[in-house]
Amino acid sequence: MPELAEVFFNLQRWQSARGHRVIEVRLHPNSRVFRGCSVPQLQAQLPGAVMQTSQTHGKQMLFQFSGGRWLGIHLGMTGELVTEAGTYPQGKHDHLVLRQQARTLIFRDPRQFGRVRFTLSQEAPEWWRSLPPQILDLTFTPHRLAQAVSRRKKTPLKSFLLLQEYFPGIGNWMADEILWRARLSPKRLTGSLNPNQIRTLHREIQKVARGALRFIGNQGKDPPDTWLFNHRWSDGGLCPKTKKPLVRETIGGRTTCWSPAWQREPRPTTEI
DNA sequence: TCCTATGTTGTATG
DNA sequence: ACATACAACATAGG
Repeated sequence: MPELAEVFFNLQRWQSARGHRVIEVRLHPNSRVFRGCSVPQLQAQLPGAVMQTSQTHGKQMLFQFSGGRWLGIHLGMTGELVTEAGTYPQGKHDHLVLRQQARTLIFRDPRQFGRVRFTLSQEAPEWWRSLPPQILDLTFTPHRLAQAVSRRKKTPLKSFLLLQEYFPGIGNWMADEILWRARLSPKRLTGSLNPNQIRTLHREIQKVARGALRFIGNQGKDPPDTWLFNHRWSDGGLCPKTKKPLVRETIGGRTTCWSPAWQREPRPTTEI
């Protein structure tokens, strides 16, 4: 479920907790989601802490609590945040449960690819401060994209867009949506892009991110049928542009949906 | 039973 | 040192 906009949507699900105190922590201490995290410290420090702010950065979430307590959450592949009124019994996949006076906050993740971090410090934790610029940040420019391209010339566009060090928040469906709109084959190597195509790619990255945040992030509903989004999930879908069958195949180790008649291969270089 | 899944990371290889 | 490819992680659902 969670890419840029879904992560933002999940963050909102804990919105009502802000300004309120945690009175009890329940967790599955041996869950994989706590890898690299001190469970005893988390258990000792969160009770009594008031949630003050919450924010997302790409697929990362950070919750600031009183007293310099920071809770980081990554949803992985199947993670979600849930709020239930009053008390709520801890379920099998509810790895972290924070009870407040009027509500219970739940981090649920069946596959445990998600991750919880806890930091005690005045400043935001180092891992958060060193995240790359967001793709909707003013500093994410076509020039920066061109720099990334020059470092990853032999990477297929599909794999390239999934690199979080350059495109925090882009995931499998966003990458397919961006390439479909930019009319670029996911199999192309980044080194085959001309300057104009790099500008197009930059523009579509930002348009998909903005649109996803508007529809999914804020309204919690799917994008319109003019997007690839609603046609990509199973075999038999038709390209909204060409009305021809979409192709689903593994590219760069991930299932990729694309429209071969619409998304161009590089123009063959002239034989010598 | 077998295959798939909106993600990241460690490891091997070039 | 850097770029690239891929198995592994744990679980549910078709």
